[in-house]
Amino acid sequence: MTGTRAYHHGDLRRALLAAALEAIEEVGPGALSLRDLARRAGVSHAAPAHHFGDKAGLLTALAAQGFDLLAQTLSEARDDLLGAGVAYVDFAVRHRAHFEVMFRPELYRTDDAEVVTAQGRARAALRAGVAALPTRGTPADPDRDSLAAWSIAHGFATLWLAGALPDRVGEDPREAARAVLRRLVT
Amino acid sequence: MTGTRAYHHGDLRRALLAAALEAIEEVGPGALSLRDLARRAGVSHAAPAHHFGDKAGLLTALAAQGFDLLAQTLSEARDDLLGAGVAYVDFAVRHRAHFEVMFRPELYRTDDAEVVTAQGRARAALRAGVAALPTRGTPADPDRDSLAAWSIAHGFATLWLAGALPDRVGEDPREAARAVLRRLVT
DNA sequence: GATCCTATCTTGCCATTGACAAGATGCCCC
DNA sequence: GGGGCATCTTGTCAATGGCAAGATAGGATC
Repeated sequence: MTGTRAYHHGDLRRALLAAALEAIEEVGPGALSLRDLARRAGVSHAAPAHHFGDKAGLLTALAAQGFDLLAQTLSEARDDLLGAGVAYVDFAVRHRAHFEVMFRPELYRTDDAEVVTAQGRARAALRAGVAALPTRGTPADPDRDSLAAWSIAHGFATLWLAGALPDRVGEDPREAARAVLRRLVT
Repeated sequence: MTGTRAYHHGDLRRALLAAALEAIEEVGPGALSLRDLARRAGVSHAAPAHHFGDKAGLLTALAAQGFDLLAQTLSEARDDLLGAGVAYVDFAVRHRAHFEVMFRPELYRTDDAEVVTAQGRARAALRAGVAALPTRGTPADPDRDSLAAWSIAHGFATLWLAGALPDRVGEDPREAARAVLRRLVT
């Protein structure tokens, strides 16, 4: 049941997804090898195909999982721009593998049903989180506002993950993100 | 000289880089195949190795080229946040292949000398472009300001390229970017 | 003008990978 | 206890990246 079973592995699908997350953290989603995952799980090289069809199938499952996780994370965050933005960046750093797959549509099937619904959940949570920026002068436009908030959080997260930011931003992504996001909210 | 010559191709290095840009626009940098490039250029499958060593070598050359191009683009843009930001997004869309390689450090050698100097140029142009945001109340912090500007432009560009933005943002990346960036500058 | 010399490109090869086909294994349910 | 089915294995193929060894050309040197 819970254990690591023999021949009929018992939980191979979950084991492969977990192994995939590990592998992606090490080499990135592009260099992911199904055969390597099979080795990590101790099964034959063709076993993954049964559960996911092909590599895109596996990454599709990961993407759906990732969007669900993001939706959950955002809905638990503080209900303002700063809280949601920091939570977004934190998610990207802590769930790097998921995040990197989610925003690389060429790697998976974006029209997959589970992906689409999970994406919808994440999108809704995002909009609820950033609510509305305090607007000055210009008439409020919630669409533009949430787009701006999403952009700055996503950009910071992406640059952080790419290692493109100067050392001076420090070691703590949450703290650094808060300082940057504050520029939008002040 | 200019033409497409036989055996000793004459301009193979350049031809391969051009072919790589084409191929990356079609299938992304991850699915790039050296053998496919060789076929496009009409040479044998091992010819690229002579000029670039390996795949990472070719992508390193592309990354350096990309950072130089970005530096040039930014230095020609209007000298405020809106102008620089729009130019940044426009660069990402028009030079998608370069842009996608530049911010995927696992694909190339980030410690390459040409890459490092080109990166420096781009960084300087970026800082000059965003200059300083108008600050209200809080004491000015140019580092944080330019980081915020970079983040929002980079985030918007990345989301645009990933096709993650809702249809409602429209077809023109420059116009859409301007609307979003204005939230930071207003 | 002949000869070397080196950058450039080719041919041949090997290990790895993704994908597919066919077969083996074990569990569940009647 | 026997059929049926999901699960996993073995075997194979084409494509790829990378390496080694060789062929070719174009210029430099004498």
